[in-house]
Amino acid sequence: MKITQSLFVTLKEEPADAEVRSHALMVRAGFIQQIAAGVYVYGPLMWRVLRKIERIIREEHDKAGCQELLMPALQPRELWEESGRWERYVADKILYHFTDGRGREVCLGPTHEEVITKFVKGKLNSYKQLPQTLYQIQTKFRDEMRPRFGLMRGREFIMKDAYSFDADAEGMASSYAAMREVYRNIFSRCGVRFTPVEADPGAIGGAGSEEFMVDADTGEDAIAVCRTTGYAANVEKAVSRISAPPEPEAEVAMHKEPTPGAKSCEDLEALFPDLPIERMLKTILYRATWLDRAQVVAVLCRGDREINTIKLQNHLDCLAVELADEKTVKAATGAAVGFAGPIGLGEDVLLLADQSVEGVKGFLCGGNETDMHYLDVHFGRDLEQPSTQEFGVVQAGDTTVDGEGTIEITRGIEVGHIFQLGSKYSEAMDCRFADLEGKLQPFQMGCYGIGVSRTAAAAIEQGHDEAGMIWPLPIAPFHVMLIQMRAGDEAQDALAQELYDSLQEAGVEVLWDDRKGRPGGKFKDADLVGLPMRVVVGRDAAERKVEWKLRTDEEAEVISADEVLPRMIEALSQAGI
RNA sequence: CGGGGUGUACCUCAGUGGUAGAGGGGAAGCUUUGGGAGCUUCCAGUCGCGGGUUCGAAUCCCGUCACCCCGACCA
Repeated sequence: MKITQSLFVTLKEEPADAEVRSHALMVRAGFIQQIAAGVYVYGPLMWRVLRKIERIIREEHDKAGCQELLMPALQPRELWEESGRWERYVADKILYHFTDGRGREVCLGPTHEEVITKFVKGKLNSYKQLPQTLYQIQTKFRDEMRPRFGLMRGREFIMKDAYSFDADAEGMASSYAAMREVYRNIFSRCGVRFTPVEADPGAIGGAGSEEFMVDADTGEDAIAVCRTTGYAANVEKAVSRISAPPEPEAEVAMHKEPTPGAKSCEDLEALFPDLPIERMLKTILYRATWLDRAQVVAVLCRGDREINTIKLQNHLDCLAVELADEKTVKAATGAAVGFAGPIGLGEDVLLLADQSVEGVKGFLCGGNETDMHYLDVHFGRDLEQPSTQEFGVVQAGDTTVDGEGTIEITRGIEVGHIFQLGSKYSEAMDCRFADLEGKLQPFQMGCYGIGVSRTAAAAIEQGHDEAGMIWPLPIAPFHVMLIQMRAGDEAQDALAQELYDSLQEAGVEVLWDDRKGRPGGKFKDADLVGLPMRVVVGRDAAERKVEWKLRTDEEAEVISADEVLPRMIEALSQAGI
């Protein structure tokens, strides 16, 4: 492609509202343009990247025996009533839904479990037809409360979603395992560094799930990893062993003391410098809501630990958990926020405890009275120890559950998520097949997603420098930038044309900067767009000499024009293209 | 949804009540040609929208919409 014949427009200035590099660079390089919050045009160069990612996805899925199809984005409410998800998705305000011209309620699909289940119902009738995995690549719609970071979190985005159907749990597990390999292959081929992690299945439901995280410090997700044991989990899901609390020097009777203004552990540490934070117990009040009711929940937790509300929500099996507001706290404790404790809580408050409180003796806790705390409290002696669960957030330095290693916290961008759904949707939607004995059984399903547009953004987040993007060869919009220093110079025109033709003929994708411009601008644009290879046809064109440089190289090398093609073929074959 | 911020040319922004501005960009020309060169001329705006105050509003007031950030939330 010649630049003079294409829509190639770059900006010198950074967009003011771009917070992350991938967003800023994509806007500057003309890859995307925002149309509304979280809604973008994918320009010609961006679309080439997306199509390459899609192609890798298709090849790997097809190789694994999956079949591509295309489902509608527009979906009727009734379908979502069948699975029971309409209420939850509407309550979460994530669903784009509206009433059409004839009064029918519809939504724009945020995901397609309902449609796929409806589709296979009556088509997959026998165990003999199983297993099957179907997939599509399609635009998804989610009314994110806060779209951000360019393509990282949009309200409309391109996703690959796949669904597997098996006769039993073992079959599902093996479909799932196969898909895990497909995912590893896809992200490896895309040329991004990634970490598969254990994950919380969230609203999709089901038993097991794993996320594929592109390693990036700017990622929205925190990951707990252990270099020794290989453990890797999203912190939403991660579990760990924590250090034992220090023992009190002497057993003292419980007593209440004034702690004016001390609402946080920090305040209390200042007030009681001799009391280690591990012997302070926080009592955090939440408001949990179900479809038909709400409940105030108090969770005890060691002072140096945090509560993971996802684990709490899963334990309570409720729709939402949010921090209790001031009014609720006052009603439950009779005190201002910051003085809640397990002793003398309101009758209707459900008291739970994180496992971090186990073995803590002689601790401090809120007095349920403004400006008062209890000290030297002992479970068993002063109050009964509530049953404990793991509700805590894993922290750097914790020990892995097997005791073999230490946990670090890193960050990543979630580009893929795979789930073992089980029969959640097939049961709800009465989607069954006949087994060996002719009995009707619900399918065991799995579902598997890849954020296609997000993967492109993540690749930039991982590959860029001051000057611009640095694309991995397999998903770069073009393989090589051919820069001609002076358009109109006879020798350069001829050599550039010759190289352009021969490379194209060999299947190398060339972007030829044939503009009548000054060299500086061309170099800047080449760096910004970040094609992996660069060839400069300049002053030595008459001697058939050109400059060769990889985007990641510091210095260019002068080589014969005849060496260009072999070098590129070599680079492409190394990248598996 | 709570808190904060911003809306002025295609882009980045300046402009505290008195004729609408700069830089980038685009067009034309001269000079220049290995890391965003210089000069000249030109193009480009219902100052987000609606109301109000005023002789006069981009500027002050009220409302509204959009976008951005923090938080909550999130396959």
